[in-house]
Amino acid sequence: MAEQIRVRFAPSPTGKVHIGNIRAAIFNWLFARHVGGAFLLRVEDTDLERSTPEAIQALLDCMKWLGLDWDGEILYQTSQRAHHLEVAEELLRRGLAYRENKGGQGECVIFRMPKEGVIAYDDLVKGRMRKQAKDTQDFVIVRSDGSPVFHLANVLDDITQGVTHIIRGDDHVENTFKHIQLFKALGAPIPRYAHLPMIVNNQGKPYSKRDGAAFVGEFREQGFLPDALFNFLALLGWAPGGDREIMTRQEMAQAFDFAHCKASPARFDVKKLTWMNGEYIARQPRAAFEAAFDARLAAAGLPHEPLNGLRAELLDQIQPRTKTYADIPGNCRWFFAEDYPFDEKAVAKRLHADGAAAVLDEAAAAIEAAPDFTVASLEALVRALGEAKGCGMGPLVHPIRVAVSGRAEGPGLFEMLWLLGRERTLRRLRAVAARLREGTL
RNA sequence: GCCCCCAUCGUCUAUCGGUUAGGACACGGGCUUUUCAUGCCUGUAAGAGGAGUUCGACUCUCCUUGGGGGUGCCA
Repeated sequence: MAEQIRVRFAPSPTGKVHIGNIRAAIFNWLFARHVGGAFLLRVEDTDLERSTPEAIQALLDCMKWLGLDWDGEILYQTSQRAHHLEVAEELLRRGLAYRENKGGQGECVIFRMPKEGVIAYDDLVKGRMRKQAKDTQDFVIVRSDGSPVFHLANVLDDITQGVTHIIRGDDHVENTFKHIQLFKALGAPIPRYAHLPMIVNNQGKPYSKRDGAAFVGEFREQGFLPDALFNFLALLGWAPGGDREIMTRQEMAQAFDFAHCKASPARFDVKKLTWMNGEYIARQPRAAFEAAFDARLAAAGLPHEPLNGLRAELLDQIQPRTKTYADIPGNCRWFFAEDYPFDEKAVAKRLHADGAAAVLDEAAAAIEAAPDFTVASLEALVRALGEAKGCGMGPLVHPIRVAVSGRAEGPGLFEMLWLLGRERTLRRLRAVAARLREGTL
């Protein structure tokens, strides 16, 4: 029976999860699910200052939000401390490490690297990697304050967890040569490595908070769907081949392989993410969108209940036009509140045109006199008005839209008026006409 | 400084010696259309530079340039 493949995601909880970091988690997850192996979680909580219960919870929430379900129990690195130190002692006894007092900071434990020969391994994404032993240096494994250093803890925990494949960021490439020596010294099998290219910004520099949203929580707040973020991140450095882009996790897991992973850095393009998010929102089940819709409106303080009995109809109009949830309050304010803002450009183009106030009055009069108030009747009404004026619908539609919503885009005009209802429509048309005459808009 | 890695449209990428170098985002045009969004059609746009290997290189090798990563008590 073939040995089970085991991978792990080993973040240090800091309160926020960087997209570069979670991308590594995603690749680990995809690979594990692809091969039917185990995806383990290890919390490297050795920084007591930052690894608070809240920070750990934030990490777990993030994993859950993205659907990164892990197998087995979480291993907390601090729980292994005694073991780490025991092994350091063993290395000392065997002469593979030595004590040294550097700069009077006290004695630390340093691991010996070979002085000649070459250390090499085959990286699953970067290919054959090699380093001359003379270009390596001994390194600290236990600090002078007695705490184990990352290199030691990381390698030992990987042995403890039986990790067979280490998938992580490119910034760990140099560490790999050190870690391999540690595995050898401990007589443990050397895992396979896959180093993922870094995610960079528009300038090709490492992507950071200065480049906009850099943490998973921020994307969540901005109204990105976990599936969209997952899909987008998976495609940064990996392509399934063919022209497939929008895929389910299952499809991605099925198609995943390291042969199609790129070795060069990938830029983070928010526009493409936004497009993809819009695709996901458009395909979202109504109930899920509705829940997000309500939450966003509530957070914006908009009185979204009751919806004039036309909730489903409004959602029909809004969902396909939503790129991120954050757009919702702004896109819908006209429906819920009378203090909807007027877009300057739209006002200048459509309402400051000659005869705009007259058009609004005529429309209001016609709507008030009409026996019906439906999408079809409104369209017929405006069409008839346009024909009577000999100008077609265009010159009528635009001013009316801007008058009742303050915006140049949104639902179809007749749907918009219908959703608003006759009373609100008339009130707004006349109020705007009056402001135009007063010159206060 | 030294070590390692990387290099196709503006961006994400396909291509695994022979293609009119394909797709997606973004951008431009058109159709549908009352706006926006969608949908459909469509346009602009790429192998950093130089040697070499080969009948033939985006693809293999080397150099240059550019970029990224690392460099004994961060992870």
